[in-house]
Amino acid sequence: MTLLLSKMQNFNSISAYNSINSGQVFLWRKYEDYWYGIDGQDILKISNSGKITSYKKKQTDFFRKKDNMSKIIKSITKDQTTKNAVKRYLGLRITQQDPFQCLISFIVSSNSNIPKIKQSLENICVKFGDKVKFDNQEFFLFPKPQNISQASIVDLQDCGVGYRAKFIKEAANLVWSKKIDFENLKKSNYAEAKKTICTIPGVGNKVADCVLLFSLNKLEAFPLDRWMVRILEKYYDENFKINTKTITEKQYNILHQKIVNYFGPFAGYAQQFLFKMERENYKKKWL
DNA sequence: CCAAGGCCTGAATG
DNA sequence: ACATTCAGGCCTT
Repeated sequence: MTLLLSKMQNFNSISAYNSINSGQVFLWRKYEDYWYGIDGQDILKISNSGKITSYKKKQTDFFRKKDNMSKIIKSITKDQTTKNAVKRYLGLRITQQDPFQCLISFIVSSNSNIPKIKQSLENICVKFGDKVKFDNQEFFLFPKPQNISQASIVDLQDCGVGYRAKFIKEAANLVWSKKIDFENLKKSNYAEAKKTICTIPGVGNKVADCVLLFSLNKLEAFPLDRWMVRILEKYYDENFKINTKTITEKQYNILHQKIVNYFGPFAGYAQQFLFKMERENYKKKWL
C-alpha cells in the first residue's frame, strides 16, 4: 500500500527542470533557486518544488497539474522504450504555453536549432517587447501580436530570423486581426484546429503539431521532426518507417494515424518523453 | 501525387 | 586562416 502510494505520488510530481529542458520552451533562465520564464505578457517563477508564482499574479496551469498522469503514463507506456523514458524523466510535463508566443517560437524553430532559436526569440523580445523588472531582474516580455504585425521586415530580420521574417509578421497579423482565434481553436478538435493553423505561413505539419500540443490542449498531437523520425526508426518496427527522404504531407498524416493507434489519445506525452530521452543520449543543448 | 532545390544562420569540420 | 559541410522545416517549382 505505501509502495503503491509513493509510486502514484511520483507520477503526479512535477519536474520543472525536466519540463523546461525538453525543447518545448526557449525563454527560460535559472536565477538562484528559481526558474524564470517568459510566457506571453507574463513572467513565471518556478520554485524547486514546482510551485508557480507570476509577475502579473495570473492563474496558470503551465505544467498541466490537472492531467491525470497515472492514467496518461499507463496509456502511453506500450513498450520497454517508453517505460524506460518515463521512468528516467519522471515529472516531465507537457506545458500549456501562451499560444501566440508558442506559434512564433515554432515558426522561428523551423530549419534551426535550439541555441539559435533561443537567441532569435530573445532578440525579438528586446526589440519589440516591454521591459519590466521582477525580483530585481530585468526581463523583456514577449511582444504583443500588434507590435510584431506592425514591425518592418528588416527589423525582424535583424533579430536573426532570416527568411522567416515575413512569416512571423504575417502570422502576427492573422492573430491580431482575429482571423486566427486561439480561444476558438482550443475548443475545436485536433483535426479542425490543425487544418486552420496550417494555413498560417511558415506553419507546416510539424510546427502546427507543436503549437497544438504545447498551447492548445491537443494531447494527440505528435510533432514529427527529424529526431522523432530517427527515434521511431531506431526503437520501433518497420511500421513507423519513412521510405522517402523527405516526409510528405500524406506520409505525415498516415504515420500520425498509426502513432495515435499505437500510443493512444495522449500520444503527445509519449513523444515528449522519447524526444527528451534521445536528445539527452546525444547530449544536445536545451537552452 | 512526389522529388528536389532554395531559403538563412551559426557551429562543426576539413 | 579560410572554405566547405551540416542541421533544421517550409515553400515553390
